Amino acid sequence: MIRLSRLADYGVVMMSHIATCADDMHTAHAVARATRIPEPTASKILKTLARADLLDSHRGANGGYTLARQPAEIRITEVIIAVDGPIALTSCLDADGTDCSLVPTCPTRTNWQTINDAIHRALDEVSLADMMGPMAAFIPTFERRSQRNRGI
Amino acid sequence: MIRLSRLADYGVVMMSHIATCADDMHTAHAVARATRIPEPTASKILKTLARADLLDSHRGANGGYTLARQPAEIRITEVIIAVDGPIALTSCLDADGTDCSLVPTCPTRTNWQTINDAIHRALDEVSLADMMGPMAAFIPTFERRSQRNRGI
DNA sequence: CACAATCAGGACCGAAACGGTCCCCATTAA
DNA sequence: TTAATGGGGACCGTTTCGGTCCTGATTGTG
Repeated sequence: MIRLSRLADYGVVMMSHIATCADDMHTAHAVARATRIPEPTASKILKTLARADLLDSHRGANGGYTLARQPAEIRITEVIIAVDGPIALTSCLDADGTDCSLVPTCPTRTNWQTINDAIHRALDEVSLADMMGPMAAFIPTFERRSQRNRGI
Repeated sequence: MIRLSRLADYGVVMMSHIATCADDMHTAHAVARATRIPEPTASKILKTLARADLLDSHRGANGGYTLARQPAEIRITEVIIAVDGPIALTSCLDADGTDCSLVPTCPTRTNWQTINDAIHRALDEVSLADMMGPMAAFIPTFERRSQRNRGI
């Protein structure tokens, strides 16, 4: 149903990886190899994350990326928004509202904001640190994932 | 960021519309006209919703669709899943797990289930009846929508 | 100082998904 | 019998997404 783009997934994966060795410098090459994400793509996403102030970038030899904040201070939503952009939940107001302004019944149509708020509230509670929690708790999770029960 | 397909949006819109005159019979043609959704597309989605037992379909002359349950008994998630399918939040296990099984580090990679659960919990609280709530409460919502603050 | 390692920022491209249309069949009321 | 209707696909063009590549800009190192 609701879907996260693969790039956003990659973003979270890489952020998680960097967070496990916070304080260390991570080159795009190293992160790509560790996460098995194709290097050009990984590099592209890392740049995006740096532009969003979620990573600090260091140029030159011995350069690389470091976390801009502590893992607990980085919300998953920030990562996702950085990569995918704050794209609307519905397509109703995608570009410039032309769709909606043509449809005076639009405000009556749906109350997507209710849903937006609900999801936003839920996601705001998840930090990068939460994504690296103790493995033990994740084993049943992993089994469920293997059965592809991953729709929201 | 997280995005709902336009078809799923349409689905909710049409379900909401039908719910406002529950008990009435609604033809695909009428629903399409009322919601301004292109008729073939509307028809296609209605069929899908009927197959998912969210609508009852009645063939023949004077046929149409009716709500299968009361609006309060229909969760938004059901509508979305019916239209878009229970597609995974992440692309990690899309097809047959090939991606993930190749990556033994996968369970460590991320804890998407946490997010899945959070969103699922949030969405389960929203019923079709909630989407048709009193307009007054929605006016600020609408204004915000007009400013395109609709990302989650 | 020259060089090599990195990141920065686009341009570009192919494939897949998405939204949309159309067609023909089955069903049923008038 | 006929005219509404839904049922179920097949099909197709566009857009978006994921991915690659190239050309700088920056900076540590020998």
